[in-house]
Amino acid sequence: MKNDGFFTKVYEVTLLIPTGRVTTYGAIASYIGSPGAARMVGWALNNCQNQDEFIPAHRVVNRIGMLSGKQHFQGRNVMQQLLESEGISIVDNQVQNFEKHFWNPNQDLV
DNA sequence: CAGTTGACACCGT
DNA sequence: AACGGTGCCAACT
Repeated sequence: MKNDGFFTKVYEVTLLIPTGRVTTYGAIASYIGSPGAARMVGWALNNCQNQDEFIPAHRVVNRIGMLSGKQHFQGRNVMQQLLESEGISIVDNQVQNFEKHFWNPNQDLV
């Protein structure tokens, strides 16, 4: 798995996100050991579509809980549909009760 | 090898 | 408080 390195880490964490929960790019970046590389996370998720495995990238949003990456999904509101399907309310491309649904990867370590 | 990119985050105005 | 510009790190071309 070191072949992909950073990318794989992002995928791993993204896959670890519990259903009905969401996280931020910065949280993932910090978890993998590169705080500030939030932009990298976005790029990894962008390539995630190239991965054979499905990555729940819809559970990853920016720090304000906005579906910034929604545009990159195949469909228009696919990202929102998936989140709503998991019990998360989305309004204006923003996650309602974001803090409530927020899941910190570091918290899983404890 | 060097430059540019990228689904962000933070600081300054 | 809201908006804009800059900074980060790693991968891609």
